[in-house]
Amino acid sequence: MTPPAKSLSVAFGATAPRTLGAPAPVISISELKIHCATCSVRELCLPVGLNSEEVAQIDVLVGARVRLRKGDALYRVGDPSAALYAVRLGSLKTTVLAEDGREQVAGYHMLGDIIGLDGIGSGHHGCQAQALEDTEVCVLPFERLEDLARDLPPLQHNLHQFLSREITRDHNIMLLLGSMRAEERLAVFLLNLSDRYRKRGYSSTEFVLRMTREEIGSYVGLKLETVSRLFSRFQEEGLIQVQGRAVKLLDLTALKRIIGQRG
Amino acid sequence: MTPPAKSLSVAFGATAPRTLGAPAPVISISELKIHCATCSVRELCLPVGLNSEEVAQIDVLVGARVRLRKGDALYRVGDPSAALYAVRLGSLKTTVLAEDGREQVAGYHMLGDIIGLDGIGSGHHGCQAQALEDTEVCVLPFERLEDLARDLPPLQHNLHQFLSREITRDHNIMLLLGSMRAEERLAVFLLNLSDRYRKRGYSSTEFVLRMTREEIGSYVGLKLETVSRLFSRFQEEGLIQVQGRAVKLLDLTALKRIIGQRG
DNA sequence: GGAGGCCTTTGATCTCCCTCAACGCGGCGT
DNA sequence: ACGCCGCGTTGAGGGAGATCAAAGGCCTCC
Repeated sequence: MTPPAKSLSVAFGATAPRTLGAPAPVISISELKIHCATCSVRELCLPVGLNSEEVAQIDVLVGARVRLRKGDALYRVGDPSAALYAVRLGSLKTTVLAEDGREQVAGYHMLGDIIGLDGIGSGHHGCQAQALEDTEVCVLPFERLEDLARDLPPLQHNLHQFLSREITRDHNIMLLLGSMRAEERLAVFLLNLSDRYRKRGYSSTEFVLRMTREEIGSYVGLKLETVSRLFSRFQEEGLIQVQGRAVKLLDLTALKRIIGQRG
Repeated sequence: MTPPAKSLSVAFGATAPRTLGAPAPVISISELKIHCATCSVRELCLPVGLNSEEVAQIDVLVGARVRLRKGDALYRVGDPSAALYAVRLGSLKTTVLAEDGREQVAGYHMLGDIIGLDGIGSGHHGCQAQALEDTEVCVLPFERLEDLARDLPPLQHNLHQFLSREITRDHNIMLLLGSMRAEERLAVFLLNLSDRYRKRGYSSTEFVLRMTREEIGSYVGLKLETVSRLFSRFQEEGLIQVQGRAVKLLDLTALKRIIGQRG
């Protein structure tokens, strides 16, 4: 079991310890003059495809930005949910909790990703979001987002796309968890990361993992030892090169070939 | 592997064989004078909480209703996606396909459920929906639904709720697939069905499964033999009574106790 | 009503991954 | 600088569930 997450602390703000169920503190850091129009990930994020006038309206809506340090929780299970969050910098994991405390990583989120989509339905978060490194997110108050979406059809459509894509993504993880062998799971995991880094303009073959072996294992339904062993084996076979969290994918074709092999 | 699904056939209409990728035929059966206002599941479905005037507007939007016979596919992977579907009668399964043909059941859907939510993002379906028995669904053309949602905030909110709840549901399945033992999985499956039947006014302790052991197994990440063995064991232990697909839950408390037990 | 096919059950064996264990590394705080 | 703790690696052994196999039941379709 992982130790309880450190309390959320906000840039320039005092660090206040958080208890489970307390709403996430939201501190405006408008001094930084961050705007969607100049944001490096606007083409991946909610404003994708919108014209500058429309983007400006989203900008007004983004009331605050929150900074998290490694380990900080953006929200926890049961927290009231009133906003979506766009990842501006860094990365997070979302985890679902079983009644007995078991933790399942439900997703890893990086630049431009929108998180908090699961909280809209019930009004409170069904999972926990925690920073894997120093991270910054934009807060999108959901009610105001709904209001704006009624005026801006392209925004409405983007919102639906993000929700829908999250469902598709989850279905693919279910396929992975339900019917893939260990080596397939890890290959899918690596290729998925590779693809997402590529889309963001980073190297698709060389990156640093932001999560532990245990967290990877939780995500793909394996134990940490199995993940470690597989990394070693992939390396022996010349598929990848691993040194701790630094990973280099040496043979993408071979990795892709692993997926869908039965025996 | 399961044989290819039989072709979709529509009430009163000629049966046309369908090939993969062909759009789902949609035939208006307005002769039946079915309306949301008088629909038995309107309190579970998209119109939940709306006033009669608003419901009437949704009614206009529902252009067609489709009947499916057991085994018929409502849509398949890759089909263009232009609508959501509300289950009016019967039940369906949705399945995700791996590249090598492996099939993973992603969900079972009954009265009042909305399906097709995964297709909005990409414009084509990422999974296949197939009737488990004679089934009828309402077709909700998505563009018109988006238009109407802009005029009716409550509808907009309901739509978001359905999308969000699907995400929460998927997260819970990921938790199940990623970290639960076989007996836990089956207990969760049975209790989940029980709950959904109860919400729909049916018995929560006595029902007939609409799917095979293999389909159950696919959903919860087990082989059909394991599912069968567990049913037998649950019966021996007095938790349930099974006879083929007829199931009676005898001890809900004990079933719930199984969940979250480590050893 | 009979035949065939699909579904289900149950047994025997196997295997992949988990569990337990030990050790080494590296970063962080004192 | 040292010690500590979290993280990662590797080995040995075990077990939960998969796989292989066979037989019986039930439903559907001639």
